[in-house]
Order: sequence, then C-alpha cells, then structure tokens
Amino acid sequence: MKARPHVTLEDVARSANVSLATASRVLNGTASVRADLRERVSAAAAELAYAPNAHAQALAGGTHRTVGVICHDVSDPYFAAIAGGVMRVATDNGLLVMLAGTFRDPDREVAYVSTLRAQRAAAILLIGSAFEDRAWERAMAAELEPYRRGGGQVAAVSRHRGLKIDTVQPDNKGGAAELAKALVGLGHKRFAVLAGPRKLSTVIDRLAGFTDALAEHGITLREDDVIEGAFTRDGGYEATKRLLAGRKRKLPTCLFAVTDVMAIGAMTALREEGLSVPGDVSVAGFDDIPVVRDLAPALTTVRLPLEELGERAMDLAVKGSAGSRPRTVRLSGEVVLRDSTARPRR
Amino acid sequence: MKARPHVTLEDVARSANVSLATASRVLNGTASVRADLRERVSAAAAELAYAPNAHAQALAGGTHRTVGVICHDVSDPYFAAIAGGVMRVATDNGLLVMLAGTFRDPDREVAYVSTLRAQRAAAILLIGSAFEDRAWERAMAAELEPYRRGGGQVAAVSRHRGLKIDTVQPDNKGGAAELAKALVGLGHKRFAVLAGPRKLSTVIDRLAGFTDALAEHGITLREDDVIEGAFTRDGGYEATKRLLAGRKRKLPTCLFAVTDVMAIGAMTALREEGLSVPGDVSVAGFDDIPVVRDLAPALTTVRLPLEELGERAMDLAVKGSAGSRPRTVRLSGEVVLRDSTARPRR
DNA sequence: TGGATTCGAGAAAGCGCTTTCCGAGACTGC
DNA sequence: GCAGTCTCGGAAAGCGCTTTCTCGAATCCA
Repeated sequence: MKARPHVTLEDVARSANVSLATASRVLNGTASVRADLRERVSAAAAELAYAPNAHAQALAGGTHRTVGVICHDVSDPYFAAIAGGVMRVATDNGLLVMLAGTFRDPDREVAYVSTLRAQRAAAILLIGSAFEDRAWERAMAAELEPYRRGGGQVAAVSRHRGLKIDTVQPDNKGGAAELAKALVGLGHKRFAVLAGPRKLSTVIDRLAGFTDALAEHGITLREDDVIEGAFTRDGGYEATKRLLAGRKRKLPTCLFAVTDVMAIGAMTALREEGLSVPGDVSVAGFDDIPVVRDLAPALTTVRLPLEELGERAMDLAVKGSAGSRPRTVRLSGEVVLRDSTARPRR
Repeated sequence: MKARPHVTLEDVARSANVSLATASRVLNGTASVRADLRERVSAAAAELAYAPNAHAQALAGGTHRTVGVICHDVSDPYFAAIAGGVMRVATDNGLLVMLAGTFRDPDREVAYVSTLRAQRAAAILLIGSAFEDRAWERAMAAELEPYRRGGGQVAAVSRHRGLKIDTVQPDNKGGAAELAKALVGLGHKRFAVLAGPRKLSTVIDRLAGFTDALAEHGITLREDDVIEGAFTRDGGYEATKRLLAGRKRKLPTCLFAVTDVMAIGAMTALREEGLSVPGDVSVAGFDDIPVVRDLAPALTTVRLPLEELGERAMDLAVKGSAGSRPRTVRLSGEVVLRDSTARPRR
C-alpha cells in the first residue's frame, strides 16, 4: 500500500455530505450544529480515522499547544527531575512538550531556540545554567527578543540575569553557605571543592556562597583547593582522582561537590582509593537528586525542590507575564545532613 | 509593546524589494539567485530577525523535521538513558525531538500518539513496555495504522509483538536466564523476585527467563516468592519491606529485582532493616543504569546497551521500513557481577 | 546580427484548516 | 398572514510558505 495522502477535513465533510465549515464546527465544538449533521460528521471522522493537521490548524490561527524545553542533558538526573515537574504541569494544561538536549553546546542551544521559534511554540523553557559568555548571550537575546515580541513566553530555571526573562531561582548561594556552615559546625576545617566549569553561573554562585561562608568562619579556600571538572559523574570522579594524586599527605577532611552528580563520582573515586566516607573524608553534594538518599552512605546535600523548580517555571510560562519586568521566583534549598558527613577524625 | 504579528516571508521580500518566490529561494537555497538579490534578501531577513513559520512550511509540503518519543517517565534513569541515545541520533539527523511522558497511563499514551499524528511527526518512537491489554492494543493500533498509512514511521524499544512495528528488543528472557545461572553458580538456592506489574511485557519476559533457568537447576520459585510492586524505586522499596515483614524466618539468600531502579529501593529497604548486602542477602538487578556502579556495594545486574537501544530505534525510524514485515533488532544483555552478590553464607 | 537557448525572477496555485460573512429557512409576534 | 428575528449551514477569504509555470532578458552560436 503506497503512502497515500492524509485524510483531510474535506474528505470528512464530503463523506458526511456537509460543508467544510460545518465539519470544522462539529469537530471543534465551536458552534451549535443540528444534531443529525453533528452525528454524521462524527461518524465520518471516526470511520476515516481522521486526524486534523495540526500545522494547518496552527496556520489558520488556531492554538499552539506545544512548549519547548531546553536542557543540557536529558539523562542527567537533575534535569530529569526538573523535566518531570515541567511535564506534569504541561500535561495538566494540555500542552505537548518538546524536550531538547543540547549536550552542553551553546550553539546548539541557540539553534534550538530558533527552531522552537519557527514552530511557534507557545513557550520556551530554559533549564539549567546559562553560559557566562558575552557572544552567546547576544546570540540568545537575538533569538529570544523577537520570539517574545511575537507573543512567545519564555521562562528559565537557574539562569543569571543577563537575559531579562522570568526565572525560577534556586538559592544556590544561600544553600551553599548554609551547607558550609553546617560542615564547619561538624568541626571541619580543611575543605576541597569539586567545581564545574566556571562559565556556568550555578557553579559560580555555589562556589561563592560556600567560600564566603567559610571565610566568615576564618577558613580560607586556596585556589588549589578548588578542582575543576566536567559537570558530570565522570567529571567528579576524575577531579577527585586528580585531587588525591596531587597531595596524598594533607587530605582535606571534607569534600564539597557543587553537584550531587559529581559527588557520586567523587565517592566512587574515594572508595577506589581505599578511603572511607565519612571515616576518612566527608562528602557533601548539592541538589538532592532522588538517588542520593539510596547511596551508602547516603549523601549529605542541599535539597532543592527539583520538581517544583520545573513546575514553577512552567507556571510562569503558562501564566504569561503581565508587566514587562522579568519576574523571579526564589526557591530556597535546605541542608540535609546524611551519613556521608561526620565529625572529622583528624 | 504589543504582541505584534510575526515577521513573515512577505515582509522580508517587500523589504528586500523582491518577490516572495525569490525570497523563499534565497532562504532555502533551492535555486540560484543573482548575487545582489541574494545579498539583499539575506540582509533583510537578518535585519528583521525573520524566522520562517514551520507550520506554514510543513503545510506547504515542506519537510517534517520532528519526531515524537513516548516513554513512561522522563525521570526514570532507564528511559533517560535510552532517550539520550535517541536524541543523539535525532540531532545528527537534524530532527527535533518531542518527548512525552505518560506517567504510565495507557490512555495518555494513546492520546499522545494521536497528537503526534496531528503534528505530522516524521516518526513516533515508543519506549518501554507495552501494556498487555486487548483494548489498549486496539486503540493504539487504530492510531498507529492510519499514521503509517500516511507515511509515518514507527519504531519501538522493548515492545511485544502485538502491534506489528519495528522493534529493538533487548533480550530480557535470555538475560534473566543468564543472570539466574550466574546466581545459582554462586551457590544460591533460595530466591525471591521483585516483579513489576504483570501487565508489562518486560516483567513477564524477565520473570519467565529467570524462573525457567532456575527450574533447569531444579529450583522452583513459589508463587509467594514473587512480590509485585510498582515499577519504581519506591515500588522496590515497599515490596522488599513487605517481603521482610512476611517472613522474618526463612529469608531468601538472593533477591532479584526485575529492574535496577527497583533494586535500588530494595537495597535501601534491606539496609534499613539491618540486613547487609551481600552478607545477609545478595541483590541483583537488570538494565545497568549508569548509577548502579556507583552504589556501595555496586549492583550486580544485566547490562543492557541503553543508549544503543535508543539509537537503534531512532535508526529504524530514520531509515524507514522497506518491506512490510516489521523488523526486529535484538540486542543481548550481559551479566555483570559486582559486589552486591556473593556466595551465600547460609 | 538574428534566432535558439538558458537562466532567473515573478505570478499564482495550492497545502488543510478556521472563521467571518451571508443568505435561506424556521420562527415569533401583532 | 406578513414583517421582523433568529438559527444554522455554506461560500470564501485568508494563515505563511513552497513550487510549478510563465515569460522576459541575457547569452550563445552560426
């Protein structure tokens, strides 16, 4: 059987012996139509397995029921959790979600926005850290601005204020500071930090919060106490190995990974090196992705309401922005002390 | 500034002082256009920040560069990993992915297919277990059949043969059998299985493979050795608690969870009950989702090439099916023995 | 230099749908 | 019984784009 043309509204109308207008009205419930005609149209549509052409509908001025979500990597639990929240709200609003993964390529991110703009998506959600990069920011703004002018909604999770868009902001700085305080409270004095790329605003904020809080307690983080790695499990793993290789002697008593995902890699690296957590080294992360409570030892971290982050962002987009001032929803984190941290033995 | 109409090709053409046709040709590189005109059009398009209306393009017979992917839950690491593979291939082919989460609601799944059909998606990918349900199957077929007749591609990961579509099949049965053999080889004789809902074909296959292999070694799995739970971490957790509550006395020496995700919940439950893994009970899972190697103890499981599963499925869809016979790609799993299993002490 | 070819730009016909705008019946009220 | 209302179905005008089709102009060869 050849790929034959789609069934169109016209086919339905003809089969039901009514005009296009009537068929359209019946199928959309737009206006009242005599019962028998309505019946005939419905029957014909079912009979032919008619599916309206969404493109034509959109073109004809109908609704755009799809939203675009852009994140770095779908398989990162952090994004996955947020995406879960986004999808719930989207589903509740009858919206279809287009999820794009940029694999951390700034250009690809811009390209996706462009495509979404072409799709006339009802909204675009940017999930995850922005790149602290002038050129990128300009390119992004160049896409976003016309999109919004055309009526598109934009919202972001965890972005810096460079582009002026509605944002749901987890309190990275505050959370990291609280965590630092708690760790100092346990008696730790020598820290190391596993940081992601310094281009990401999330990294910057968490690092700053942590460092500042430490400073308040008279603890200085030296430059080589901060190891930079990729924002992934492997990044955490390798960074930790590097840390360990660098200075077997004066190990820190506590290791803070700016991300749970990195912390997971770190813990495995430590274990492989025969170091026990929290016996030899305490480890703390950030985000509280679902799996970390199931680790042994369970990971101390800063709990972020991940799903809610996604839900609120989607809310912002759905509600639309009244004023021109970008709105910001702040969601605070909460330190969760689990078994991966303890009083230092040294 | 009011939400003013979008910039259209006509605006660009007018601004560049050429006809629509010419503008279209320049922007698509469809035909050769005199250099100066080409220049003018490009400039005008850039100036106006023109973004073609993808709906209009699609309507006018252009290409449909979006594919739909339907899975149960984005935040499940299993799906996330597969989705990662799907996205990679999609990106390589210049396709945009619409990822839908059904939250395990059969009706929602059918509804999504319907929507994707309306979008004239180039392909629809079904990821995850099918529901073993007559009515559902009919409804699904009623959507899929006209979709394919209209030229749509359909492919699935891990589905049963009910609907006749191209499929990438992990060898659930074989993998489970191999695992069973390996566990018996370690000396285990008393097993318990944490199964998901029996409606899912994946559960059925893995259970069958495991049970049969056990039987070959003269070990019978009694009905109450199989505990059913939700196909999630919590499902595994609760099922394990139930198992433990039921019979403190005669504990199995080995626990097989049909899914890594469930195994994770199980291990936490065991730990909470003061049981050590693998000291008191060995635990094995299935899938080898990325995180399980980072657990302590690292989880014994059957490794499935998750990303490849997604890639191959997308491949099938991209390549299109020549014959009418549904193709099946079989991918086998591989038992990975890690620290969560050991010789039984009892 | 003239006629045959190319080449490239513009006009116009859809793609499948929604939505005014109209007009034809079916009513109402006096 | 007839003007005045009210319903409701149909014709037709787009929505923004791609793609023939057409035709004028530029190029070529003899």
